[in-house]
Amino acid sequence: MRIGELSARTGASRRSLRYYEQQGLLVSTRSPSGQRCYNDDHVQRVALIQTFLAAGMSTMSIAQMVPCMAEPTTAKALHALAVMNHERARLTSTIDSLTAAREALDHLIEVNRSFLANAADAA
Amino acid sequence: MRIGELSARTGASRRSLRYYEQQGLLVSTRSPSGQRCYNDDHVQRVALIQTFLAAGMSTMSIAQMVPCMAEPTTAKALHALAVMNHERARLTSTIDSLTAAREALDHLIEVNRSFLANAADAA
DNA sequence: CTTGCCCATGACATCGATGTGAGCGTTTAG
DNA sequence: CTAAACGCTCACATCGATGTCATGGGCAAG
Repeated sequence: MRIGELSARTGASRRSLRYYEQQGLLVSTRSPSGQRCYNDDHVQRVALIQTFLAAGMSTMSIAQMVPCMAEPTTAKALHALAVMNHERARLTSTIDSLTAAREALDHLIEVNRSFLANAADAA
Repeated sequence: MRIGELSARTGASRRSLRYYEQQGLLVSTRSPSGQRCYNDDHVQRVALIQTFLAAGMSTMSIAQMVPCMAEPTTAKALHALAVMNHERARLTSTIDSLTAAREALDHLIEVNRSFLANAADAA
């Protein structure tokens, strides 16, 4: 399939797909005229990229982690594993931050509800 | 206290504190010469702002939620409550995304470990 | 062949929180 | 009084993923 179809299937814009390739997250074969050709595996790969990007990872981290394009080497795998563990820790820490924020928010919501209840009583 | 001390106590840069004020997240009284004056309450408020910013909320959302500066009005409180519920849903959804990413990452880590184990066996 | 749609590359714009630096007043310690 | 340290405002820079536009080539149906 060409870029338009991959875009339609994944929801990633053509612009983004080209950017992923430029950043080394995605490899494509090219038709004789230079157009990018993809297969079903690429759909999966893009889905994974989207998952990671949505989690706030940088394209650089993703490029280091996902041995998508090249043959896996022991050295590469070791490096990838290091990055993965680092990113995993970051994810966990971010989840904790979000959870803390949500609790703070719940507290504010409570306070706000009380205020409104009191205002209603007074009226 | 002046801005330097608040900065030291909260870890937010002076630049950030002025920005928070400009965005309506923080109010300060001014000395006759125009310098910002803060008290202990401001330390708490900045901590809350930091919690929310770290969770990816925009200053605009925070400004709408936190009735920091002005007297609470019923209308304002209703609006704030709407924003809060919206932000809470966003937080929950983001937490879900992060959790999904972490699971995908765990899977990749597993695959990577297996590869390395096999490579070690082969050697 | 031509029209219409898809694709390629490259350049510039965007958003939001923060860094940084200039130029100038204020406060405080010696 | 003076110098150091701090504060004020304004303006410009930054980062990263993406949008958008310009210019030009590729391909299929009429």
